[in-house]
Amino acid sequence: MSDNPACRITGSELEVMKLLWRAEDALSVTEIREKLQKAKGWEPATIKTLISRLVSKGAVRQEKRKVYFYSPVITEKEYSAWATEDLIARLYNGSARNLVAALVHSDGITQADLDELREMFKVEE
Amino acid sequence: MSDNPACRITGSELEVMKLLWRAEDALSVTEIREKLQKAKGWEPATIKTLISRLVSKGAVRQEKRKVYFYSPVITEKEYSAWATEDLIARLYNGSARNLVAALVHSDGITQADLDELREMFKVEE
DNA sequence: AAATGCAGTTGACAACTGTAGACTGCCGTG
DNA sequence: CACGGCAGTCTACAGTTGTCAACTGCATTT
Repeated sequence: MSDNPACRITGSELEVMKLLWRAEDALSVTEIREKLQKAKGWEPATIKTLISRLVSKGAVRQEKRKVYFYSPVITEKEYSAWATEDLIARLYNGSARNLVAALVHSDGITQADLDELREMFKVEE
Repeated sequence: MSDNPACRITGSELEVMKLLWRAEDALSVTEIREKLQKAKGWEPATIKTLISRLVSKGAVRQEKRKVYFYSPVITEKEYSAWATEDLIARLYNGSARNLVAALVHSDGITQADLDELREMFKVEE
């Protein structure tokens, strides 16, 4: 999976993916452009480049209607799982437990979060 | 912190950082080279480049003895925390809780891990 | 049918990354 | 003291990433 080019989604490309992931149906360039042009201040050309690169990487499928419509090939869950595993491998010695331990001792997590996590662990037996 | 160039450590550079983080004292190029040449199959020139770039980024300090000795400016903890926050911001909607929830439902985590985590949460009250 | 607009494609370009060679000067050894 | 080795610095070069412009052809409008 790590050698899958679809996993090498970059920062800017990720913004496009998020849009596609959250869309009900496949989107046209126009629809993608409308969202991102405002939100990110990107020129249409930039957005078209990102879409092309995602198609090349196999992260996005294009489907011919009148005009191409784009939809994600990999799911957000898959990508997130891969990126998380990658982080764990690189920085937490391959142990998800180490990551969670670090989180619990960091200030990136609130008391309310901790409470919810505790609940989660009770349920998840 | 995210705008700190010291946080933009790349994959290859990270290997050097790990060595420095695990070292008791500052290391010379020779010492770094000895470890990484075998482990990674890198040429001395490559290793020297990585060290230079890390110094430029302010991630590593060089200290003149007979020869320069190198030691990390940022700790592994700091870097890991930053990289983790970054992941959470990008993929988990800024919520550490979402990340942990994903981990718990993934197969990147074993039952034994879960048990340990549960223990951790009991203690961490 | 001519004009307008925009998707799709190609090219571009600077910054960053992975990887490495070349040169220069110092330091230790013979 | 001459020499060999290697740290430190500079240069290089291909691939990736962030950004975007230009062109081309279809489709919708007038």
